[in-house]
Amino acid sequence: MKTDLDSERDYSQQIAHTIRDAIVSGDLPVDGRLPSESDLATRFNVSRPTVREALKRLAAQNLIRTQRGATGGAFVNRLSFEQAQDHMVTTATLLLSMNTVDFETACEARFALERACVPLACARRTPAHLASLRAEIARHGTDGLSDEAFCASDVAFHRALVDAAGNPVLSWHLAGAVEAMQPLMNMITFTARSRGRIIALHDGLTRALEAGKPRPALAALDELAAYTLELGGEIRARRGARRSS
Amino acid sequence: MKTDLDSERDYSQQIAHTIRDAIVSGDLPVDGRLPSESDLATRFNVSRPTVREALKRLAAQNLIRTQRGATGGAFVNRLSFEQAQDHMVTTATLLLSMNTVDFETACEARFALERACVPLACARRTPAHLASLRAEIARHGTDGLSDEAFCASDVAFHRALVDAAGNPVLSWHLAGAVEAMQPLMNMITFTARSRGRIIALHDGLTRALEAGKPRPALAALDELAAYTLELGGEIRARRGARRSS
DNA sequence: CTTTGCCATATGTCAGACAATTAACATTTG
DNA sequence: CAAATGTTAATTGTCTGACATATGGCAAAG
Repeated sequence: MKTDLDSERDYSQQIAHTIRDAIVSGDLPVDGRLPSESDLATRFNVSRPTVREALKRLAAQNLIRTQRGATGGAFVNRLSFEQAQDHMVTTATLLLSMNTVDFETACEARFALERACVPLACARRTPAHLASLRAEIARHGTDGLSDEAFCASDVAFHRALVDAAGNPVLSWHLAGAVEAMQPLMNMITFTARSRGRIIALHDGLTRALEAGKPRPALAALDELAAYTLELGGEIRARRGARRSS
Repeated sequence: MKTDLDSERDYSQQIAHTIRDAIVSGDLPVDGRLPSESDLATRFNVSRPTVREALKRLAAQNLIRTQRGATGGAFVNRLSFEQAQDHMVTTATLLLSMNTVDFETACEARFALERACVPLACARRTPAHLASLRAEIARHGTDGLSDEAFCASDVAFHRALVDAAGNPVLSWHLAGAVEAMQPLMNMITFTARSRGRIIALHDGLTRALEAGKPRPALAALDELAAYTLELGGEIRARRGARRSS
């Protein structure tokens, strides 16, 4: 591991980068212990606070965990899909909210990705998957649900759909795409009629998955995509009208 | 913004979390300036090093940038797709390498996702997209290329394919999936014959995109997926043999 | 043998200081 | 007057040394 730093630039950043590379390259094994903060400070020829800043940077990326006490220290984390998903969802949400992505673009991406899951889900869905799909349908069919709760349940349905494909890598990648849409969806007001239609489409999709028939499942998903776009178009129209008034 | 901290737990983490929430919720606007480190230290009733650790955590997530000098400080970053992609690629790579994901699973996910791009790419590909696809084909058709260089060019081809769909959200999500495969692909030894076949399939795919015909494009992609799996199967067989010897 | 208390080690936090950078202001000079 | 130059204040980056806190291991007491 390189321990000589380029002056002129942020030490803690360079140190974090060096250690990160060592982790990514497998030089530091999972669950391996890093040298103590004082050791690192000596090696890199900086003070302990500087080392600590570097370690905090790595901790923020879930690359290491720290433990106090006699046998404590900083340990290389086994990055779990779960941890990484949280991070991904935050990032995806921020990207959508800060970059003024059209509803259309985000929606297109999301449904295109979900389409990719359908054939796999048809082949692999287990009774447990079908049960959680049905549970979410029942939940967002409940009377008197707020729009926000309806959205949350909708998102859960879509995540269940993705999970039904039985591929953890796929689930991880799509979690961001699906969850990040929630703030955008929350701007939609769902009438009883539109809720009914969505639920009917979810139901049709679930039946097709149960039957293991990709063709009608894709058709249902496409219809859902078209309808979501339509609803999204309405909110944009309303917003445009409000702005121009 | 809450400024009272739960004792018993890591201050810098709590502070980072508090500020992060303020950013995500839009409470702190993009390009807005955070209070100075001393200010934050006073508000949260902690010392400046502690505040700094919190800020470094946020900086590691690209949520803020810092600037020295009289009008300096910490500013809320407009998260760009580009910055977020780097991060995503690192995370995706680590996930694959640390969680002993089968080559098959990763491969399936990647090609399923790429399939989702094909119809869009057929409709939207520009001459520039086609040119970069062709450029990569030419590059990995070069004689005497190392396996690693061949892989890198292959990855670049696939990224170009994704970009041809003309949806930045999609590109962002798939960058991780595509790039993270590279270390796995690097374990494959490509013979002249297998390279030839891959190039032929890339060529066919590019022609189909140019013609705007999704059907043959998907067929080419599926064939590519099957062939990649086959090559991956070989390396697994070899590895198994070596382990049992 | 078990429990208790001490100790060494490591991270978490603090206080105060100095260095380096930068923009704005004041001053000098042509 | 205008331009170049020096000064100052604010802010981040870094260092030093210290104390607080958590935790495993070890030794002594019961």
